[in-house]
Amino acid sequence: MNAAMKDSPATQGMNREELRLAAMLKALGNPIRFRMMQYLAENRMCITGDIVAFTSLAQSTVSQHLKVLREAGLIEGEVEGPATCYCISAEGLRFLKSKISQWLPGCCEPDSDAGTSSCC
Amino acid sequence: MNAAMKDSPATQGMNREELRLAAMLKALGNPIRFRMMQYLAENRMCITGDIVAFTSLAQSTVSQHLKVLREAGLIEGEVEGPATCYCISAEGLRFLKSKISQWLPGCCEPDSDAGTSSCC
DNA sequence: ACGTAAAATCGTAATTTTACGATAAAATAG
DNA sequence: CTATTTTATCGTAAAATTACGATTTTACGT
Repeated sequence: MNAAMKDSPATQGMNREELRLAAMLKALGNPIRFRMMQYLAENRMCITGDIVAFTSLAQSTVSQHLKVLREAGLIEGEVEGPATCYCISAEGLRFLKSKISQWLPGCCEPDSDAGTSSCC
Repeated sequence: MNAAMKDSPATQGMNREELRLAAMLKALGNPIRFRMMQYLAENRMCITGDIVAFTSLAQSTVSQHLKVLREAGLIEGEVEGPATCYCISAEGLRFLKSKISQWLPGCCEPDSDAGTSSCC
């Protein structure tokens, strides 16, 4: 599936916001990208090279992962001389947290019998 | 990556809860599984066959997707006669929402200049 | 025990993702 | 202008995911 999460049998009937949320979840579903986000959050901002050193992956691979995160709206990059400076997208992260907190309302109530909740 | 999200270069340095969160995000990163969750939430509970009809995928494919969601702790299945009845895991969803809301604290503040936030 | 219904698992093909090296592009320094 | 530094993009191989049909398992009627 492309980062744009274009229309397909799987995405039929999803509105724009749901599609964006799904794209974010897909981007974060990769543990390397998940950790990149954490690293970026801890360091506030950094350039590609910092993340390459952190992950010990090839530079081209890191660049691809950064692209996925960027296209999902989770990070923002800004050319800073020859380098590119990345940081968490506050708007994106707010969107993610907001949508997740509202997602599937009324499904989080603890079951009467704690532990193994019987659904039937 | 397996549903168990076993240790690998990518998951080094992640604790158990982070691994569980990452596994959930990975499971939800697939738009079909994302929609299955929504369908399940709307219908409160249903059997595999209902979801097969909803998705118009092969029964074996749906069964695989359900397994991924189950192993991520997002749904629960219970044998009910010859069928299996599935429902959202309240505990799992609570875990997801809780962890996401706490994730990367301090990264959601709106930037001084709304819109294009400059990170450098 | 036999047949039916529903779901899980198996084996495998098609697609997608991930990763890498090589190359190209952009900015700066000399 | 040339060399250097940093990153992005391209082409491609390896790995993982997704999907399907066929088979097996499980539970229930008769």
